[in-house]
Amino acid sequence: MSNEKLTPRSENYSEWYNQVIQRAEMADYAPVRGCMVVRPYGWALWENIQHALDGMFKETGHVNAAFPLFIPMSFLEKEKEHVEGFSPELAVVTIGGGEKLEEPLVVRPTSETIIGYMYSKWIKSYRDLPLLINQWGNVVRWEMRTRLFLRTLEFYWQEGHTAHVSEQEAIEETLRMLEIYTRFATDYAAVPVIPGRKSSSEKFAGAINSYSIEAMMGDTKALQAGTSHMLGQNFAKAFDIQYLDPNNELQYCWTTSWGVSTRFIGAIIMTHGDDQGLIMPPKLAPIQVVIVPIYKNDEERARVMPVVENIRAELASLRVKVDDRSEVTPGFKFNDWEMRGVPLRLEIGPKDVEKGSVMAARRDIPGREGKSFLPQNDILHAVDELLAQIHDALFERAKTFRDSHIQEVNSYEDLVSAVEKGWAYAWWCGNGECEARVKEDTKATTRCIPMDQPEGSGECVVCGKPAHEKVYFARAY
RNA sequence: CGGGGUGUAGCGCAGUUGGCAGCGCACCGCGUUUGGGACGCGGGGGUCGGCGGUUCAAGUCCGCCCACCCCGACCA
Repeated sequence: MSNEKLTPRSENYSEWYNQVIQRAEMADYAPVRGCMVVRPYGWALWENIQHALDGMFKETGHVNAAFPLFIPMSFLEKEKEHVEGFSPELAVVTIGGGEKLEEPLVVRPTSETIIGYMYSKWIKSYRDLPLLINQWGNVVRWEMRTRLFLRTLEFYWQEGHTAHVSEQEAIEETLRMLEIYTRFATDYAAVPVIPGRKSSSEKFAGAINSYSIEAMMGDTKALQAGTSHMLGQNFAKAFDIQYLDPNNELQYCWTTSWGVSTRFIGAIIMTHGDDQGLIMPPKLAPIQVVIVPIYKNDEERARVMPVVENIRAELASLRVKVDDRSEVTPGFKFNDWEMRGVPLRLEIGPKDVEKGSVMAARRDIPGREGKSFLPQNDILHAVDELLAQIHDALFERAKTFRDSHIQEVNSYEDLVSAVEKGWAYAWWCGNGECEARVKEDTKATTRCIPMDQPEGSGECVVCGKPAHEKVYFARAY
């Protein structure tokens, strides 16, 4: 519960972010540096995210399984880029049961290696392919600087790992999952994202190509909200994932991996939140509708509560909370649920009992403008309608904000100033040195080379050489 | 690992020249309140980050250590 006003976003965005998470009881700091406790309200949001994504994975033929937390150190070392990328951030177990281990065990930072090892045992024939497995779990990466949800030592995610007969199939899978992530962000979280390909310096350690969905946060910084990797035959060769093709010839598989983590919660917070607190996208909100009964005394309470219960029953298909606390005032409850981002609030008092109405207040439109009377008859239909409108309005608002903070630039000077205020969209030759120079000068990195590319070609915004792709540059979380 | 900062009740903080450890919020009880953050009265809650030193006496002075935060380096 909270009693004071939040730090406004414009004053100190990081402070606002930390406060809103703690006051809305999404998460708390754990006793170990960089670790967090996901509190029930935060976990409820994660469960809704899981449910939505999991449904889409199942629809596309994926199944869930669980692989071990511990990975033999030697596994990581089998793929050169992979070990180079991850070794600085590994947590390693060297003692078990009081005895020094013969081989150190890595706490998984991601599971390509151990899953690759298992796949090599399971895959014998082209008839075993494609193999489409997902796992929901936690991973550990020993990060230097951490932030709740965005970067913690331990985080929760899903990681899909697939094996295919051909490069073409693997590419299709990689892009299919990128598309699913895009749809999830748009249709469920109301977070507009740009799907695209990562530059080679930004790609996953061990991948041929990485793709991501990139979202703009309320301070205009970019956040990678999901990734999908085409791993080529790198892991297949490192772990001998081979099959016999119809001609009885031994072939290496083509593999992919893709993931979305609890970081996405950070994306939701920073995309929709305002100075009053969180704003939950209706489809993922742990509580979609909060009902606040209004009464002055027992007599009024006796008249109001049956109507409240009736409305609750009508809305049984939704996630509804009745806030019947007697120790706090309605005004306090309004602020309290606004902090937690409940998309729709219904107030039901003596006047509503008489008139057969309820007062509805939209979280996305503060104050009187967001309030309207709904008839008690057919309340479910009216509430569904409002929730759908809130979803659309949140998406549109975020998209308008994002688009108004992206600047198309043709000169290096414009690029430098653009990334101070938002994102820059520019031609890039693809050379890592140009990328590095931008990072050196501005801290902005290439976020992605969007799938949607304009016609024609241009000159690299950094070096002026011919460029055939446009890229987003931005400062990122 | 470098630079800076902070450690006193759950949270935010005050604590003078060394002299009984406090305030606000939160929490518990009772009563009055309740359509935009109510109020009164009464309560509970402390290894002052840790260890050592100086002193009749240390939250306060000295030394060492630890933790956390910010900036940097680093970063699927």
